[in-house]
Amino acid sequence: MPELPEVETVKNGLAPVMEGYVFDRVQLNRADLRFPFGDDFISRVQGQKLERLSRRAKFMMAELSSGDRLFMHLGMSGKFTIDPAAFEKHDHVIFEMSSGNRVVYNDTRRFGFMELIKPGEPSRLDHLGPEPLSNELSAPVLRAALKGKKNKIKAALLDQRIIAGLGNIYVCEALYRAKLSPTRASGKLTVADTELLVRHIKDVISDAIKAGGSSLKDFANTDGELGYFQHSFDVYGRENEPCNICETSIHRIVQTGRSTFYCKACQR
DNA sequence: AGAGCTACCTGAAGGC
DNA sequence: TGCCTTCAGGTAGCTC
Repeated sequence: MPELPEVETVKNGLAPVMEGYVFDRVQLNRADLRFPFGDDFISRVQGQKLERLSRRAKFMMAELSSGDRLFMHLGMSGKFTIDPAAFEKHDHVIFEMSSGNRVVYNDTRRFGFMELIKPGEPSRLDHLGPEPLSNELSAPVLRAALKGKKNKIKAALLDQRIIAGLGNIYVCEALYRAKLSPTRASGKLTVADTELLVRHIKDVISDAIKAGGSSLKDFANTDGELGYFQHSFDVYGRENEPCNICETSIHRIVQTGRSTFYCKACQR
């Protein structure tokens, strides 16, 4: 279920027990998540030092001392726990770090994956669009990326090549804040629309990261579980509840197979 | 080429 | 109680 803010929070929670430490032992409880781990996964990770842990879009990236990069994606249901008290169903990967901590990856639906990439090798990150919080995302950049597109703005914002890291929740929330209907043609946004949208995308993402950090308190709850925290959403999951601005009932429609929540009165 | 559909997988919730 | 359907915050790969 994680989008960019959740992945950022997980990365910040894992860094203190992983960054600068060696993978003393790697345990795989099955041969694959979404993709097979590969026969050499354990031998390429075990004994390596994790030099740096970072995030790009919804991916976490661990740079190993060998030069390999370990990409980790949480899919829909992936979560990490540090030093869990007991073994849980769907605990698929266990990293024993030289920090003395056990880092456990649990993923019910197994849409997540881990993948090792050699230096210079192509990866799934190669075609990602700009990070929402970076200066690379600006109104002119978004406008250029949307130029000539025939789809709806909701679908365009979920396209990781346009902006990297937005998911269903934060696209709904950003469109609400920008007062733009999710059914608008993406290629026809005005300059003013695009400026508003970019500003609210950045705001909603940075608000969520702040909320994650503060509500998780040192980025881990009492069970050491990372990746879930409570948000208050204006529209997401609020079908038939009143709009916080005008009290009109929040509407739910399905676009490209996913739920979209919006206020028909406020969003035009 | 681009847009949209389906697949992948498990579990929770709701209707009957 | 159980059975069935629908839904879930992800991306990849197929079809048209």
